[in-house]
Amino acid sequence: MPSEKKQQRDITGIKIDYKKVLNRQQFEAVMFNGGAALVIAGAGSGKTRTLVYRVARLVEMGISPRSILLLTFTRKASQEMLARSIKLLDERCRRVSGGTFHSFANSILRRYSGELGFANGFSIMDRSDSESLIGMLRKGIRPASTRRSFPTRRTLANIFSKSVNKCLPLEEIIDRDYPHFGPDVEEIVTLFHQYGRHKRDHQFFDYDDLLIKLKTLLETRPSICKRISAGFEYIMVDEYQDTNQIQADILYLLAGYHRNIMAVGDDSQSIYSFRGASFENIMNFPEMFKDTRIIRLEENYRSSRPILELTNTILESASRKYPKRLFTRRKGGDTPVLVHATDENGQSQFVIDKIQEFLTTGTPLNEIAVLFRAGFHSFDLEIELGRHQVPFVKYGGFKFMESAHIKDVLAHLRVLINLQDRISWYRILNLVDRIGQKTAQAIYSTVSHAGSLTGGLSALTLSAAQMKSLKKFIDLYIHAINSNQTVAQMGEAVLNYYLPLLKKQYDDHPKRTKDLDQLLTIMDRYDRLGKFLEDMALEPPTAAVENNLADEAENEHRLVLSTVHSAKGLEWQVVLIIWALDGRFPSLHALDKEADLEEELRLMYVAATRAKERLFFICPGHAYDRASNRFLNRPSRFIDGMPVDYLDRHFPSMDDWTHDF
DNA sequence: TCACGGAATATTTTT
DNA sequence: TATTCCGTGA
Repeated sequence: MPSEKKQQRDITGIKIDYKKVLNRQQFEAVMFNGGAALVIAGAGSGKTRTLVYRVARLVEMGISPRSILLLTFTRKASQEMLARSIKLLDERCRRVSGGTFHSFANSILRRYSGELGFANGFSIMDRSDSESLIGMLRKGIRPASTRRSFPTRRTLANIFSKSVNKCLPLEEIIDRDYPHFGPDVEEIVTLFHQYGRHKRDHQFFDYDDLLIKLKTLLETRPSICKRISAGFEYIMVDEYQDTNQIQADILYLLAGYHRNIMAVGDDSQSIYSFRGASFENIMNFPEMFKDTRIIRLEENYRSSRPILELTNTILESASRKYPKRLFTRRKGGDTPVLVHATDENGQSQFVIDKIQEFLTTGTPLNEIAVLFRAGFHSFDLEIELGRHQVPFVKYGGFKFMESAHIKDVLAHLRVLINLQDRISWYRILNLVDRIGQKTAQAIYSTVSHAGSLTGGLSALTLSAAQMKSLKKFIDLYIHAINSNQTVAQMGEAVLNYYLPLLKKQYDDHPKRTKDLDQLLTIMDRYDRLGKFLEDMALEPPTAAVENNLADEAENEHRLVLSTVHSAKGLEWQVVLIIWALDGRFPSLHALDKEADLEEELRLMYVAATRAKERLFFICPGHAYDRASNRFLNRPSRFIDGMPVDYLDRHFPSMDDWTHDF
């Protein structure tokens, strides 16, 4: 190996003793020098740690931090990794280029926007913006005539996004995943075109556009591609199993110049295929880059031996994967348990009893997590937790950014940046008394035509009552646009206007007001409104609605409730997986298709591998599913029939009669 | 055309 | 739980 010598030379004067703190495979990955490498990192195998050390190592070798690119799937992940490498080495690591694919795409596209023909820049639409726009267009296509169910805007957004991310025509997506909408193909295609046209006309990019445009830029402009590619000497990608085809293409182009690329991931934890992520990516990586070195991290540092044995067994039934079997040096530990509860409420009771038991034996609340397949599976439990005064945070499900009051406030700010922002205008105007759909439409079209609010309004004949209702908003708008205010001041002005409306509309306004105060403190950190809105779309705060953001620090003493998706990468001493019922987990929607079922299996694997010491599956005895008119009464097929050596069974309601559980 | 209330509905969703 | 949908009356 020609690089051996180079390594030797570079290592002199180095302050971290990598060999001592890393295991052999981790060490190999960290020291890997040049070329393509694929690191298959099993659950709990120290993947993040390996990346952190590799960043430090490259910087220590004298590679310019800026030319190291670390792509992750969340901003939090990249911030965390960089923070850790700063701590490990020094401040130089702060300048490492890092971020999500989307934020990376955004910054490149802004840099080259002139050459790309959108000189005025662009606004980013988040998921709910896309859905609103699609919803608007949908009304135009099918005006209330519901002779047959037409896909909802949410479904449409899914279809569109899948088609884009998988680089497949709409027809094929519908045919394969939504055959019941077959008769609607024509309308769906028309809608897709309208959606695309509207985005173009109004200079909006949705998430998928960011990737598409970046890929197009790199593909069609070789000189730009070369310049960008030359700027990144080393590229690392985390969670590679959840990238999609476009992202793989982008990587290929980005790595074109130096060809130093390391992808890290675990095919067994690929759980985002419904979004177009293709776990084939990780299987194909060695074909994309010739002479890929494959490094496997198989020593598990997280889970007790019985938990690891169970999760290994769960995974055995997966059909296509890189062969691996995680091992641990740990000894002892408790066998995971499948608990048969009477019904949903029995399940909640069991969880609460268990939590209280753990609390009395000294396990802190924040070391316990309850995981579930879908956001609403925890509703009953949430009520019971409230009743028993157990504090909790919930991740997954409705997001802070998706709640109506946050979107309302942002809409008021967004029209200041982009007067053509139709979705935001409708939203704002609908809040005004005496103005509904029709009037909002009229106002929007004249305003966007005239290019100014006042100009547009003067061209309209509105009733005196309507004008009176609008007055306050017009004042706000003029005030905001004409004066030199800071971002936070604009936010305050909007709140002054909006809070009375909020109080009128929602009974729970105190909670919502608190959210909005949080939003203000976030705004305070920005000096450009455009940048603030951009970040809110690209890197929104993560916790679910009911938690307010500043509480992050207080979360230490809270139980975690989370969807399995949002629990990825995290770990707890005690994990309780509720609704381990066939038809809930795996979801009924996944039962017909092999590939979907396999993803459910991986999802169960991800859930179970979060546990360090104790693992419980809880299965309510029966549940009726209205949508399919089916009774569910068997434990999840992924664990049902598991030998008792691996999985204990308990029937708490019966145990109550006999002995203490 | 707008406002309101009650009913129905919900997979998962790092961007 | 939160939002959206739909029908009704003003």
